[in-house]
Amino acid sequence: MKHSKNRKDEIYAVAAKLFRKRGYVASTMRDIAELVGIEPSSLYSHIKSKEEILINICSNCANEFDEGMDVILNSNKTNPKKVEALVDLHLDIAYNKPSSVTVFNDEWRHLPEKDLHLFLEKRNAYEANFKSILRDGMHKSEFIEMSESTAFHLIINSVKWIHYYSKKMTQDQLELKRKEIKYFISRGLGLKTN
Amino acid sequence: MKHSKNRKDEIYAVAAKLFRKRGYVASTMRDIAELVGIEPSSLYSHIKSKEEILINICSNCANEFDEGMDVILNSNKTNPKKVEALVDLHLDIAYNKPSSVTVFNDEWRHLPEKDLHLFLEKRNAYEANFKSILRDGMHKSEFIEMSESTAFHLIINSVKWIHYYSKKMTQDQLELKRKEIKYFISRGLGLKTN
DNA sequence: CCTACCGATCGGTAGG
DNA sequence: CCTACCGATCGGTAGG
Repeated sequence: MKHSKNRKDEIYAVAAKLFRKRGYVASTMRDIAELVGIEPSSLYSHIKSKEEILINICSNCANEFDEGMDVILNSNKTNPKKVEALVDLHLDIAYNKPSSVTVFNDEWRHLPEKDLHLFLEKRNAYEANFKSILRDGMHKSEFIEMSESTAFHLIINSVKWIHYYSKKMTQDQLELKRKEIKYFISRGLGLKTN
Repeated sequence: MKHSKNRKDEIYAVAAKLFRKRGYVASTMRDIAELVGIEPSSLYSHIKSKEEILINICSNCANEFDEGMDVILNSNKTNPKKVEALVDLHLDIAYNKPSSVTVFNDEWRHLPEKDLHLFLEKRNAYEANFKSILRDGMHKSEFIEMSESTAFHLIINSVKWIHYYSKKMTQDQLELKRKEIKYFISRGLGLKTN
């Protein structure tokens, strides 16, 4: 059991790396097996299917974002501070789990229909929460007035490239990027402070 | 011959749309054939291979960016105006050819080795040109001082989501987004004007 | 542009 | 965890 659990984790980790590098569809069970060091059919002693791997990577990642969002929503931070915390959330996950995040960002469309549906629902809810912070901040003149949707995409995409580079980045280099990204977003949103 | 040319264009257009929707690897020649309305094997009267389609989409798109970059580099605009022109370039291509741009952005890694090598070289050259404008602008204090690399990624990713939505967007809606994106970037780069 | 077809490779199963 | 194997599907070719 313990051994099997380790194997399972290993399979997931190897698969996430491979999916990140080649994409989900182009990654084969034979590739994964070879990287793990077992025969392809042996994978099925630990996992149910290739799709199951994708489903788990995506839903684990979604949960991490959701939990972060919950903490931030329930905090008594100002809206600018909430946005800053969201940037931190994205950067930390991207730095600590670059493979999972890349799969989450780029491979979700290959989820089977039911999971895809759930995924998109969760993603829409996350986006709605993010926008509610932006909207509230604009109403209170904490941010410059602009389209919530545009602001959302601008902020999220200011952060959405780190995971491609985080494997080549030290913690110190990340912190430098973090500051620059935050300043850029703060100025972009029209904050005088910081 | 004329008929054949139209068919070829049609195949490329259909393939680009499908690659955008499903990804290159998950799109089959049978899918493309069905959308065109011919038998799968008939595709090969007009094209050489599936890879050839990807190669052409990517290189056409790369050329469009390169030509835009050349015009901007050889203009006598100020650096902020050059950045603004680059933003326009990206937005216009994203709006007018959303399928090609998506394939160019997300599917290039499936290029065969030689073409992949060429692609990455071109992409690096483009990035170097982009950064040279940023560097020059920082030296002249037209922009706030920051890492060229970070600035590059922040600007490019402020624009790199439009192509996912441009099919649902009218020209007027694009122009609104364009303004907001430009303001955001201008403020992010520390420009007082605009 | 079609009919007919092929070798390669895929995800996955049976049985131990 | 392995050996042996399978049906489905892939990109592509031969020949007309």
